[in-house]
Amino acid sequence: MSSENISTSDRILETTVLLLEQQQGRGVRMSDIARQSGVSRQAVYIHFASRTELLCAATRFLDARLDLDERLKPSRTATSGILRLEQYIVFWGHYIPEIYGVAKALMLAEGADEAAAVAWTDRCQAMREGCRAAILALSRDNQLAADWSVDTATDALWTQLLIPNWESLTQCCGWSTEQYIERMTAIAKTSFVRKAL
Amino acid sequence: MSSENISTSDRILETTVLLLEQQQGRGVRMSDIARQSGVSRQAVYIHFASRTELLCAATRFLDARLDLDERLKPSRTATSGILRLEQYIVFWGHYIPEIYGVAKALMLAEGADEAAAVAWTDRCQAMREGCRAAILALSRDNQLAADWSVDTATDALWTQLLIPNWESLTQCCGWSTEQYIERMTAIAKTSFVRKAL
DNA sequence: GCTTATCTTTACACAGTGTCAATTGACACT
DNA sequence: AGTGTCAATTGACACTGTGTAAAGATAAGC
Repeated sequence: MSSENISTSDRILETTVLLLEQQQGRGVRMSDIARQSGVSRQAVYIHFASRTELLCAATRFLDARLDLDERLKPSRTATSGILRLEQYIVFWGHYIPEIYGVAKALMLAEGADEAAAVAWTDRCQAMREGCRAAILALSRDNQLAADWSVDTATDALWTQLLIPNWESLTQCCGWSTEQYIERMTAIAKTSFVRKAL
Repeated sequence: MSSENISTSDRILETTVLLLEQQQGRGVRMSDIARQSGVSRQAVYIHFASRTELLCAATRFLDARLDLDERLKPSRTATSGILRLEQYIVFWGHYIPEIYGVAKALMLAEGADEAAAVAWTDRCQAMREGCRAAILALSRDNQLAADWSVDTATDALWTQLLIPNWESLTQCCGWSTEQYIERMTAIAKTSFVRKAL
């Protein structure tokens, strides 16, 4: 794992992400990943102790490749609470489609593997921080609607933005990314932003 | 399957529901169900062709036992759109905890089995009808908020009421059933009911 | 007594994950 | 050249859980 052409473990991660994207996170086996990476199935286990660990590594790998931090800047540097909320939903709405395959695989693994469930929960908690920051900014501007506390509003916004909802709206209901962003923003703003008098 | 004490298949369904409730839909095997029902594992396959079919049958069984139709009456007979919406969320908020175990098992099976995915989708579509009826009633009262069509509002309300959201809010965020109902109603009303002038 | 239905026992096939041991090829250090 | 080691290969195998198949026991119905 040094300055080679490209390390085997990275190559495995590349293929993992690729296959997961292609198949929407469903039915990708260790042997598929190995074959597609041009290594033996056992070689995969040399680099990643289990399927779950590979999935987690793929998640981190993808976050890094998509430059998560960079993408969060518009929201983090927003000058008002409302803007911060809007920017966060814009970010997230564009981010989900890119991570969906990997995320879905992790969600599905939740059923079989306890460790996967924990990993997925962790991942979601990270997203929750973004929600909390947005609600907090709203609160600081004295713009948080009267019937919500910072905690409960964070709970609600966070849940609203969870992947199954995006899945339902875009896959089942046929909403486009833009429609998702626009309407989720509308719901969030009518619910959590204080009404003008 | 006649007028015995209690038919074996019903006994199997009873245990299935029981175990699924106890273990929140996780890690319940065919052999567990068989043992707990006092029959051999193979006997289960005599009555239900596959795990997925058993899960589906358990869902129908539970709906019948909980008297789904009776519970829906308050919403169906509501005199206004707003009331219908409120009553539907009250019904649903109390219903989910009772079906959660079985529902979760079906959701988890979605990963492994295509047939389970279809069955679960069907089940959710049934719930969608309730949402659509509420939104339609709102629309007839000329109370649907201006920025939503019947279709998009149905999409949004339906998604909002899907089980993963309930799971997130009650299991992760610690909301009580009453809080869930109250806050979901609040979000739905501020989003979908026309604002008074 | 014969048939039929229900359930039992035992055994096995299959998929997919994960483990283990022996081996090979390449590179590095001395 | 000799040694060590790292990366990967091959082949075999254990385990879990689902689903299948066959042969026999038990009881009820006619």
